[in-house]
Amino acid sequence: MKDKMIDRCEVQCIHEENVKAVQDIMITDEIVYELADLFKTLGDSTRIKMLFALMHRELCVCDLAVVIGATDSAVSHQLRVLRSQKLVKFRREGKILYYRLADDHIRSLFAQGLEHVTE
Amino acid sequence: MKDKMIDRCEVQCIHEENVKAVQDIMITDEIVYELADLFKTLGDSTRIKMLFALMHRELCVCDLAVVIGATDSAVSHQLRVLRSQKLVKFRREGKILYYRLADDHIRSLFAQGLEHVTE
DNA sequence: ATTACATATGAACAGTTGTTCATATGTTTA
DNA sequence: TAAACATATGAACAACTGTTCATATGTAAT
Repeated sequence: MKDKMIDRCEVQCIHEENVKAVQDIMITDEIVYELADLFKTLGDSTRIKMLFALMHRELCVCDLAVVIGATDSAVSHQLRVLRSQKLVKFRREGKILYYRLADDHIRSLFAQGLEHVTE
Repeated sequence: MKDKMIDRCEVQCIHEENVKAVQDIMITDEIVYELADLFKTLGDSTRIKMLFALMHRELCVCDLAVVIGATDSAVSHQLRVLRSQKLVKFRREGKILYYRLADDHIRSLFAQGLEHVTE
């Protein structure tokens, strides 16, 4: 330990105390990745439209496709992504699947996002 | 107008009233893209770490690089992305640039995101 | 059972994104 | 003015992502 002083190029512009302070409270890598994945999922216009539509009422796959102007297939692929992030749930009625938002976090995230974007 | 009834394959499973209701309140394409870009920016682990670090105090580029374990160059590239989304600001002191969060929206977005992720 | 239909899935392809490496810019100190 | 240094930028490349098209699954009606 304490090997960082031996035989090294001198540090350049590092403010030791700032670096240490931030490292102490830094979020774990696991949470970083989960957060990044969540936001990555929200970072696509097709999925934004889908979630926005589902904020107002539950919809079946092909209604969703018509509403946002995309293929059934594309929507289905994206629904899988949204399911994997636990952003949507569905119920079955005959051969039709009705999707809805999984919880209210998305509403809050959208609200905050809109505030930033339409400042 | 009203040309949709002529010479078309019959619609398949569309619930007209649901589709119309949602189309009426659908967000504009412009806002969809801006929202998507915002979340896209938040959807990268390097940028998440950078923003999380900056939530706690302002930092110069190379401190930021050390804290998150990345190259100065990589950090600089990402700072440009964050600036373009108005997520960070900076002040100059000599040759050093100190970056900080642009406003408090990011805090709220992180808080909401964390709630979803660590439910 | 067979057909129709709503949805899901896999492969493939184009477009996008993040990092690296080399180099440029601009500020400070000698 | 020259050298040192903090940061920025451009090009190039690998990795990832979203769509399409073809096909599969599973449910309902005939």
